[in-house]
Amino acid sequence: MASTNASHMPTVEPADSLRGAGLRPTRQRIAIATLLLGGAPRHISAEQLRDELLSAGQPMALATIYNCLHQFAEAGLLRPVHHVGDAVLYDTNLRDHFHFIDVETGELMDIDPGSFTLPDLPELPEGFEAESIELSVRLRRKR
Amino acid sequence: MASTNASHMPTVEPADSLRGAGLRPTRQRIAIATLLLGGAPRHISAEQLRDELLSAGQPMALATIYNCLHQFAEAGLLRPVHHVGDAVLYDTNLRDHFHFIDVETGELMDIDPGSFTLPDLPELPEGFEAESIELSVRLRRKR
DNA sequence: TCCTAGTTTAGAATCATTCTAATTTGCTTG
DNA sequence: CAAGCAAATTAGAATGATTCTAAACTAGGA
Repeated sequence: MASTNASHMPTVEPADSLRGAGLRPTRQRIAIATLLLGGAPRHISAEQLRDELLSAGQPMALATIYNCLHQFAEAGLLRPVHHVGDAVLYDTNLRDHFHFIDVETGELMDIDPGSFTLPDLPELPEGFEAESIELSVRLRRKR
Repeated sequence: MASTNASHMPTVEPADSLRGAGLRPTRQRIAIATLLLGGAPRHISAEQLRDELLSAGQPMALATIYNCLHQFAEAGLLRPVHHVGDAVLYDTNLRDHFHFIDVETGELMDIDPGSFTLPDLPELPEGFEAESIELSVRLRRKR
């Protein structure tokens, strides 16, 4: 028998995503993977994640949360978004897409990838390779 | 006679740029305008600016520097760039253009605007207007 | 010259993030 | 299953950029 998992949940086991990414499936990483991976696309900060983990009965040191977010990002399970005010947000949507930012609230909204395609990039500086491209349209509420 | 300014410096007086932007030309704002406005394009952080002001014999409280940078940005004399690691950088280049970022050093390089044109943006969310668009290509040194 | 609003200031406070050093845990081996 | 070790986790301190506070100045008009 495979697991205690019943028939209603066809997604990959979090522990398997982790192993597949080369991360040891610890209790903490499994809790984070369960909250973030394979669900609806969302943007989350370390602090928000801590709150959710607490609500989920999995309180965890902030340092651990930062560690895990970095590892998940490094492993390609999450995508860091740097454009926002103070905190880095982590995007569970891994497909190419860009963001609107409400500069007043810091809230992020996905730009529908169908509505916008980036042209070819110019040549990169000698000796560098592109790690990622971030494009954000900073929005202000009309008065 | 206009001023003590000799013939070799046709640029606008910093005090005039400031007045034109609706900012009272204080000693501090003039010192910053003198360093940043009308020179070669560059990217500078608050801390770097403080160092330069110190070297220029115009030491100044960091709070003042932050205040002025915000006011200059608000007035359109500088352009804040948010994509970088920790600190906000201020760009003296006001024309539309985007950046390469060396993720290891945080260094910013302009993307030649001639080599890259952004397509039309998708429709903005209801009730918002675009304040600015930031696009950055995050670069990593090849190994 | 006087007055007042607008500025500047030092230093404290804040906030996100990283670091430290010690403890705990997952996994492998015997 | 017990032992051992590297990898993870932890609490709390440390850092660094930025903002706040409340008091002291200053530009520019009356």
